[in-house]
Amino acid sequence: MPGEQDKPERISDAEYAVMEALWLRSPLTALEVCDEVCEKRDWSLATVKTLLSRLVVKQAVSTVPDGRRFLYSPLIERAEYAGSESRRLVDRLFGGRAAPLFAQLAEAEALTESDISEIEALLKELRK
Amino acid sequence: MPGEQDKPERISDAEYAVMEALWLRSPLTALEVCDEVCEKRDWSLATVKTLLSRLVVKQAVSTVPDGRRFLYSPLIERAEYAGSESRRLVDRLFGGRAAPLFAQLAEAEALTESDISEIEALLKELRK
DNA sequence: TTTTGAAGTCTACAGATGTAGTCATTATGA
DNA sequence: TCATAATGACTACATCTGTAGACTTCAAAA
Repeated sequence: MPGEQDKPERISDAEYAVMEALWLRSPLTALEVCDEVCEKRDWSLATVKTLLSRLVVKQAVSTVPDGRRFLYSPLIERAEYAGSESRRLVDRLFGGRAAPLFAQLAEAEALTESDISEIEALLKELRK
Repeated sequence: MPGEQDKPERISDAEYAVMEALWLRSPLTALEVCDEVCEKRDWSLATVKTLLSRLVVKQAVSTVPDGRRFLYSPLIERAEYAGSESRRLVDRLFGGRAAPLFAQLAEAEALTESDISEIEALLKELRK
């Protein structure tokens, strides 16, 4: 049937770390992903394998057989993910409005000087 | 011992809906919270009771006895929560930089005309 | 006083998540 | 050819989450 787009399942925190490795470089083998994240997160290779297979089920990662093993690649782009998560946050916490989010960050002093400059430039750009 | 501040436990999606009701108005009884959210989320009163007690355990909500029942109030403020969640997102997805988040929102056309104006005004304010 | 209804507490249970071990298979180097 | 190492599949298990029913208690209405 047409319109075959199961709404993408959410990617968990741990799974996200694996996605990051794949966004950095891909395709990768499970071992290579582990090289990238196991130390940092104090994970075993088994954990990475589990997360990879869950990501495959969630259709967030694709596999290409390479001999008896797989090469894993991201199926969703980082920007796509970042965008949907950002929007989700803005919807949940700020009624879908970006301005209050900005105000919040400003109040929390989470804005650096360069953030401010960049955002100014960005807005100027949007105004054109 | 001093410094008694267990890092706040995370509030789940469902629990957040309950917090919203309490941020809107408090203190409330469990039934009143249910009046506020049960219809919207299609929950039973039992569900609200469970969520409230979990929030009490997580020290996100306080109770004051009122006869044989409790009046519930939020222990953490909405702004506090929104701030920490926003920061969490920025850290996770954008390396702690806020500018890319707004670039992302712009790209996703999640910035309305009035968002832009408001943010511009805030920027002007920050510049002072 | 007796019935009833509102509360909180306990228990339940499926699914998601974090984390990892075991196992069977198979390519590969000795 | 044979042992070995790498690999995916399967299994495990505790905790968190979403949802809610059962039970106990007690105040209030009848």
